[in-house]
Amino acid sequence: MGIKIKFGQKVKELRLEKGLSQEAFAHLAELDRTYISSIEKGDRNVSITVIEKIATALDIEITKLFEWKKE
Amino acid sequence: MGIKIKFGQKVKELRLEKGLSQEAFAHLAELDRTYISSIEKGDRNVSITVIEKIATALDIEITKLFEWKKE
DNA sequence: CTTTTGTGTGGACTATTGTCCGTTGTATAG
DNA sequence: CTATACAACGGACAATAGTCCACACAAAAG
Repeated sequence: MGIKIKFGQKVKELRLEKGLSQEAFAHLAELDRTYISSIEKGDRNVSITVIEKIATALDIEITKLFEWKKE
Repeated sequence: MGIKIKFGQKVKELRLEKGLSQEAFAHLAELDRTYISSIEKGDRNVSITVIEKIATALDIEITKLFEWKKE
């Protein structure tokens, strides 16, 4: 499975664990709500600064966003 | 320190551990030689697909690229 | 029924990524 | 001296990241 999809799923999973809506999360991360939506769907090639914003908003280490089972 | 600089330093560190030149590494990662140079200098906002290429070329987990001391 | 909350989607737009060309500088080696 | 290997750097460029708008749809709530 592609990395963009795996990353999107991870973001969604962690966002839901925090009980946040896409909108509330987008506000925390200082990103657009529709952008969050497309990231979670897996059709965004997110950059390192956005990754950092997401990790900060979720109050987690960046590495957590890349911990998933091998292919 | 900014995340782009920390990421660049990490890439350089891991590349040198493998004994690779920027050029040899660029070829392995299927990226441009000059692009690798600017990544290592820390003035590039690398995307997730490039991060994956780098990790694959270095034969490491993506998480390794984000393991550094907290600010 | 209407309103609200959460999410998906499309279009238009600017800023930036990532590619590819060539040149410069430095160090080592013959 | 010349040659070779490595890395910094610049310019030009197409592709795409990321922003912002509006609208569609479903579920739940009054």
